[in-house]
Amino acid sequence: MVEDLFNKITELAKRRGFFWPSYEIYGGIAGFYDLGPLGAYLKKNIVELWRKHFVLEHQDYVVEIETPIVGPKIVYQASGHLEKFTDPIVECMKCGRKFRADHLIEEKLGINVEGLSPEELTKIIKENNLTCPVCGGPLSEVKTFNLLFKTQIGPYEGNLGFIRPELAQGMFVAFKRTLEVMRNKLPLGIAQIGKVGRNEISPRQGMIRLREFTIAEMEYFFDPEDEENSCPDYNKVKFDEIKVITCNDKRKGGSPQILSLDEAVQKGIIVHKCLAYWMGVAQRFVEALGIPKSSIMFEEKCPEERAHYSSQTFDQLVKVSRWGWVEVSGHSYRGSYDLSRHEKFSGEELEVFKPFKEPKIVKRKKILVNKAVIGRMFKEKASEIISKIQNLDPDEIEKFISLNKDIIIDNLKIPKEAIKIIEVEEKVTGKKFLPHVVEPSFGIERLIYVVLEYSYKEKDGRVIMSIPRYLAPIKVAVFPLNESEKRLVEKAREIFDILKREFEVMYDDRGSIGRRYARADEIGIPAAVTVDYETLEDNTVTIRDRDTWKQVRVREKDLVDVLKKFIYKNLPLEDIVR
RNA sequence: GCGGCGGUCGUCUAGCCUGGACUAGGACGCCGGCCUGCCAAGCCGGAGGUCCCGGGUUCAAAUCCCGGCCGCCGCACCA
Repeated sequence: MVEDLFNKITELAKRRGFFWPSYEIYGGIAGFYDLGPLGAYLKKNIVELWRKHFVLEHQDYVVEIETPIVGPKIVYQASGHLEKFTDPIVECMKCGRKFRADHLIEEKLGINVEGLSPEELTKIIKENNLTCPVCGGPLSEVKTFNLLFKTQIGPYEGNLGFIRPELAQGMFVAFKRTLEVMRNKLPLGIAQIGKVGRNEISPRQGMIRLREFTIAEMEYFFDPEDEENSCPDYNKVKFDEIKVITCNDKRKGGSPQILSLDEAVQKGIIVHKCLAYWMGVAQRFVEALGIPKSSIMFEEKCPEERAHYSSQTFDQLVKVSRWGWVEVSGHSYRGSYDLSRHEKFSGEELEVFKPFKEPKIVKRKKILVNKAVIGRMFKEKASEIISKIQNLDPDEIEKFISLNKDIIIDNLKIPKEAIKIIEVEEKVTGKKFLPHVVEPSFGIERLIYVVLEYSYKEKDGRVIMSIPRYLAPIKVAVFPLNESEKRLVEKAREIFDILKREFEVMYDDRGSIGRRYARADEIGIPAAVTVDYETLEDNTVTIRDRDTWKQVRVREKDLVDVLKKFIYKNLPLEDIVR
């Protein structure tokens, strides 16, 4: 650590109001941070930029929804979080190390203890006198630890609720209706921005690892068999280059490679082009936050590192001064896992019907049951038996018949003449299937931190936050050149009032003009408008560029227009006034 | 959760080892006044501190001891 940027950012953030630890007056609670006035604006701007890249640019097939933070138990049973997110843990009473109880038993005794309760695991450990594998000390009772925050819905204690650990389940649960509202068209991206909670064991690293944080995420639903239309804008990003390290490379100690997204898809490094597409969009978004491409990389997670729902995951990493590469987004191929689970747990059919361009004629074998024969033979049991026969596999039955074997149902012999296999032609107008899902998911607080870190500059012992202009929490500062000159102050306040309606603006007339520029630079205000004596004569003001310190003089009536071009179009001041 | 280091005005810190003269000092910031014709200028005045919290030792604790909380680092953990 040459210069500790993390400390500098943390100190600045507290002092000027970007962020600080929550519940400070009570000593703070690890893993929770407040956003201050500047942080709240910065977050809003980052979220808005995300929305622009992921939602607005894809408005024809991406929508945004909002779902609750608290969900009932069954949702997290379906999602697998309750089961997979809970670990049975034993602690060594001597050295304090913690172990997975099930792993420990399986390793030492070679028996499978999957699905046993903590009490049963404790019993096994006691009976076999298992001790700490590191120091040999005695082991505690088995406890479970689950990263889900638990709560209670309503006054009934049994009615458990959980705080969502990701946004995804909200979109999956609301998928059916959202699709209906969007007139049943695929592909469909359902985006959401919101808070999630994860009860981390020991959160640290400031804004990087929190117990409660904001995610901007999209579940992108598509037809895995429709290669052509699954990803309509793929061509726009396919030549974008990414730096990527695969799981294999990691295992072999290899290094990242640079290649285009399309090459990565062709070579099978990225399993699906839809996954690749949103990785491309994600990288462009991070670049727009002011992160140079050289500080961005994708890392494939190895199977043991992946979440239970994912068949391939890439993390997008950004290099930060203190911890090296830090994950800012996750890109998972979730397949149809989640929808199939919710189908099972809710009993709702979540399949999508997709009509073929032309109906297909399909030949199909069908079981024909002679109901008269069955009815006469089995009387009141007949209808049950008929439905059971019809649920059998026609090919199987055909085999039985050709082999002259008996068909037995519920211990009853079905006469062969009652069953006939015929081939029918059916008109199929479309297919039903569970869409597949790719998921880009961003942690917004981490983005706030990396934006600040990459904006941090020092010049002549002063701090300048070169936050990209369109992201800056406050866009314009307005100063009278001299606070003791009433006419200047009045004029400056007048201009402040006009600019207020268009931008986030700060008015400041305390101290010398240089000090005010410095204060503005430190919180990343890109433009400073100064009212001077010339203003009083000809209604012109100067605009100073935070980064170059150059000034241009513009007419007051052009001010809003010039500032808009400077801030939102990112043009140099000299070019705008020319 | 274990181990290491740390926690003092808004911020950064001095003091802690060696307990008492500490009414806890400084710098920057902040507020008020003067000054100020473009990059943290100067002068004057002011506000601001549960010395992280609790307990103990002592005549006496910011200072020593114990416990807790919080922060960072390492281990473990982190779908």
